Amino acid sequence: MSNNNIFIEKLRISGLRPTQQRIYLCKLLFDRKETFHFTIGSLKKDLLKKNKKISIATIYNTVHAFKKKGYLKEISINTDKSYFDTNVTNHHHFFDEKSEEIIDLEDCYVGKIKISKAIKGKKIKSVEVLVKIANDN
Amino acid sequence: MSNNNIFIEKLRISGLRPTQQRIYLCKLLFDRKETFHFTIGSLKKDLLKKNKKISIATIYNTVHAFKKKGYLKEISINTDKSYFDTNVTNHHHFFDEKSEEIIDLEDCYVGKIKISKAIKGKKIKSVEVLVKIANDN
DNA sequence: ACACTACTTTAGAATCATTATAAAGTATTA
DNA sequence: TAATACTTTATAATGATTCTAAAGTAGTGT
Repeated sequence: MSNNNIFIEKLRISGLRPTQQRIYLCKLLFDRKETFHFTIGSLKKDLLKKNKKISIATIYNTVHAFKKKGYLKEISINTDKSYFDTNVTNHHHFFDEKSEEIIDLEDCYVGKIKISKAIKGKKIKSVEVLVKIANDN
Repeated sequence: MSNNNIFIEKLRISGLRPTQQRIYLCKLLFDRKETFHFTIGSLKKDLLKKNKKISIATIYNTVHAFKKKGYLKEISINTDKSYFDTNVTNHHHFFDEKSEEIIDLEDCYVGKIKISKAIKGKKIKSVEVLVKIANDN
């Protein structure tokens, strides 16, 4: 309960009304020791497991709202569905295409990347590294 | 016509029967000075423009077959549709999310990347860099 | 050339993630 | 408490991709 106030405040500050659904999703996503990766589908399952009914449209709306506010990141992987990350710090990912497994690759484990090509009229927003991995055998 | 034989041979060597549809797609995709990026949708449009009818299922099948044989690469970007690249050399990409514009970023313009973290039981298959860009204003 | 077999193509249906719609519900403000 | 603007919701719609199973075609051996 006490945690709720933190999320309510955070939502309000972000210009998002602290609805019951958003507060619940905040707790589910951010009230954890470790960050994690999820899809809309896996979120839906988590909610089901907790007997919590939030409409699919609201789940999409909320996740996109949180992303826009910078509380979530979408991972740049081309799979059939979108993956989101509650770790919003600068970091990269390992990805096993076969199992669709995603593992964080902290920035400190990747040497500094220098892009020595510019696109005129464009500025660089981010540099993301995706390391594809496979079973070692 | 003379070009066809090259593609026919290439297809045969790859274990793909040189059907009329595959030969046509080979010409469309590979008989060019410059490599390029495409989606299934853009391919379909190109075919339409040339009054060439190939069923959507065949387009998908063929593109996936070519990808499996290593003649095409799929680009790791999470958009609503899949992007393919006829440039199968090691390289990276610039990506403008707003316009969905993709620009090649040759390997030589990216400093050597050193990944100093390993995942047990897994080996690295590739290291891809995605540089997100936006209009400079 | 002919026929047999295996591989391909095809139209159309099915699937799946995601987005749109528009009506009912809820938070905020005065 | 009423008015307003924002949210949620069920459901329909969309769009990319995959599946299906029937018809067509290439390769092989005769």
